[in-house]
Amino acid sequence: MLHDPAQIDLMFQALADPARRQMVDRLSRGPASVSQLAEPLAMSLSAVVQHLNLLEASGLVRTQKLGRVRTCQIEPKALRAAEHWINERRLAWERRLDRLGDFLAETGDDTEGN
Amino acid sequence: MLHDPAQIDLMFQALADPARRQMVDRLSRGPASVSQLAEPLAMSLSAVVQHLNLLEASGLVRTQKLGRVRTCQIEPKALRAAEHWINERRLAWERRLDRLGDFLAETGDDTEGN
DNA sequence: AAAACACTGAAGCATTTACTTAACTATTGC
DNA sequence: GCAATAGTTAAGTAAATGCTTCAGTGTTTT
Repeated sequence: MLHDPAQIDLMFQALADPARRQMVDRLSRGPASVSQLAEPLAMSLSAVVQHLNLLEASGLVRTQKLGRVRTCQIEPKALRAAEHWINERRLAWERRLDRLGDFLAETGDDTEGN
Repeated sequence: MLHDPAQIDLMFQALADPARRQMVDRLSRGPASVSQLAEPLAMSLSAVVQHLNLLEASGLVRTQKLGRVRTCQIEPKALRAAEHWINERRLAWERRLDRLGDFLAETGDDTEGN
């Protein structure tokens, strides 16, 4: 479910906005209500709710409503999925460089086959 | 330079688009020319160049032109910076959970402050 | 019961984004 | 030199995004 391309797309899209990253940052220090999330942001509560809905749709944030207050938390599994996507590509690149280095060392060749 | 918020913003914005992620994915398997990057994508060369320029501005991709062909490579440092941003937030959250768990175990309390 | 609080949803609007096409500039091969 | 190749740039456009305001809905507090 978390490695599904559509979900990955929603996550990166969610992380693309500075206000949403600021919300994630705030939530990384502990749960918060919608108003608490909104407080440091220079925009209406309504705008914050819209951002929050995207964050929730992406899976990065989970919320639950008790009475009139919606409490938000980070979903670490989702963060890990985004991290993983990047990590895989970086490692693929670095492994390739390593193999290339080994090859050049073994053959004493100094050309690259690209 | 890489942890500068403006650069982080450009990176996440760059990663938000599926076509650009596909290009990064392709480049993780090795360097490629603009046309090679364009080949699997259902859009004009021109559109690909525009995506590529964003990727380069974000620092995720480095390019160099030799003759008439522009060769593109991944910049692993930049990928690492994006990875790092996510990782820091996730770890902050998980450390907080750990501390909370320790506290509850020590006091024998079974309520959680959420 | 009335007022304050914590959101929520819809409509509208300005900007940004992701393209397209078309005209153009260098290289390279014949 | 001429044509093909590889990429670049500009202008235009349709759709998506990030807001705003305003009019709600439930939930506490007094």
